[in-house]
Amino acid sequence: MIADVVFDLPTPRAFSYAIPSGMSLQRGQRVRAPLRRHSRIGIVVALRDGADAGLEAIERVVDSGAILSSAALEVGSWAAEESLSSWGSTLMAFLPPPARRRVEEVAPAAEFHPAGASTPELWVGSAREDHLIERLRRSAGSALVIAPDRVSAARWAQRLEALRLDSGASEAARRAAWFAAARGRARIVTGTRSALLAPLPPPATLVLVDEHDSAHKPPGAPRLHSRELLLRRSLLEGSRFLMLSGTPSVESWWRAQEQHAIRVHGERGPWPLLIPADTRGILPNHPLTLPLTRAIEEASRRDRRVALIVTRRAATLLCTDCGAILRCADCAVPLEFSRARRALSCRICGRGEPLPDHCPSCHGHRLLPFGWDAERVEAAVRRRFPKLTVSREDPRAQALIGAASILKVAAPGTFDCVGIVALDRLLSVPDFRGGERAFELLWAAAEATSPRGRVIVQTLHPEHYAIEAVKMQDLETFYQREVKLRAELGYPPFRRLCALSVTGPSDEARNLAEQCLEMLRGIEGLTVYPPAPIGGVKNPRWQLVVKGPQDLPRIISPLLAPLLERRRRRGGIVRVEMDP
DNA sequence: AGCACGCCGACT
DNA sequence: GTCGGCGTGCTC
Repeated sequence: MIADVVFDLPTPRAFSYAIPSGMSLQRGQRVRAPLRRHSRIGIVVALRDGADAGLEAIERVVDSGAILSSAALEVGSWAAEESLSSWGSTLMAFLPPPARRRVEEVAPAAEFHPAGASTPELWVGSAREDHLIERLRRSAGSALVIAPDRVSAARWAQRLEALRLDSGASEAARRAAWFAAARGRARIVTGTRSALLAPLPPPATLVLVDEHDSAHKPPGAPRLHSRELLLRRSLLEGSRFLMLSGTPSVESWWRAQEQHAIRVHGERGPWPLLIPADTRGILPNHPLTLPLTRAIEEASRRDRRVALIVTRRAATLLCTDCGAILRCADCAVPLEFSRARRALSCRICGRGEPLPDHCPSCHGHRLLPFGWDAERVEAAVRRRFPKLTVSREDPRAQALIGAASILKVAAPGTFDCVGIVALDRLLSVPDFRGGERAFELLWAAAEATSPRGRVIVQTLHPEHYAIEAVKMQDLETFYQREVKLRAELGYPPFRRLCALSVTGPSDEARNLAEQCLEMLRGIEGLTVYPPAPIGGVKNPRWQLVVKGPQDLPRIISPLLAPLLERRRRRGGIVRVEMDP
């Protein structure tokens, strides 16, 4: 007998080994095997008859049985193709850490009943989470709940009395949860991305909570959205797939709508007043428009809490003589200005500079801070409301100032007033998800606001459809507009995007990027945008964006294979990111 | 990914 | 002559 094994290597190949007599192996089992005279952990992907003359032998097993089912192996293979990565690396990224000494006792991973596959459902509405808990409590089947981050996974584990598979739990606990799930001894397990292939006895329910959360597709391998992977898994193993979100991604909404699979849980409840406030002529001088100032006054008079959401990371310095923004000499991005630290620093290369006393381009002396970051908003609010307790850290402060993440940890209805200091930062970013992100932020703001309170949105586009839809508490309106726009402009879900980036010494990297362009140009169905330099001096890259049909990875993979394989050729390495 | 092999420039 | 840089190719 011969065992084919894949490793965490950037090669598409599997390696064949002889199986020592007396050792019995399963597909999906972890083993140690010699590779280049070193012992490495790999996964058995095939067992076959054949002469094993001249082959090295498997050293030992890591777990006593299969840790991945055939469906999970197949999902891994698909995910590898989809993200132009290797089978082995993809699988290894989704496994619990191996036990250091003893062989872990494992019951064989359950196999599947593809007949049970049903249409994936998208659950929206304020009662979606309660409904999920109720559903899982009543059902007898197994369930896997995937949350965007560890904090959220821990919360779900508690709510569902489930075992945790994420890295917030100890390694031993993660392994125990994995194997308990495989044996059917833990009916419900929760985790983050690393738990996506956890074995479950059928009939299983796969759940993705906060479907819209960008943490479901973090940077780095495996470059694939958890949603896509779970969908594939549910089809292959015949399990039910549920996605939950208050504000789903446009892609998921569209797909679910096409399949009549949107479920609204909960009535439209009382909703705070949403008031757009036009910032024209105000924002350069002050972060608070009149409506927002009034709302803060009103809330503080009633001793209620206020949150101010800032969308800008940092302010910069502006020369009021020539209108130029001070930029990093190497990276060309605006320098970040901090009054507290009395310094400028570059976000890309980290280089710090003392405050200059004149403009480098026109030598003017009138340099002013520009852009409302949390530091400047805090100072302005203190100045305007000296009696208010104002803070960027303390959640109990009367006025809490920070990024959108402060809404995520707040219970519904926490604030009497939420102010969005400058929504347009999201809308004007050259990113087709701008509308979606603005909608998501405003909806979260409304949910964190007491139904008797108000959300003040400061913007130059008070009539924007995202604002209108949140005001009316109407998901449908927003998604209809957004889907239409995406279709017209050829963005997801109607076409797929791919970003290629080439790192290396700039001339040669540029050449390589041009080669990629040549390789893809003129291919039926592809739109290729020419390479552009990004990343400044610290991390310089040439990036090109490709638009294409749904099978884009399978179109470009063979074309780019030579460039991707000879990765260390002088001139840099090519990296591919699907669905950036 | 790591690691060995091999082909060219600088050197005791 | 050799030492060692890195570009190239292979790993059962």
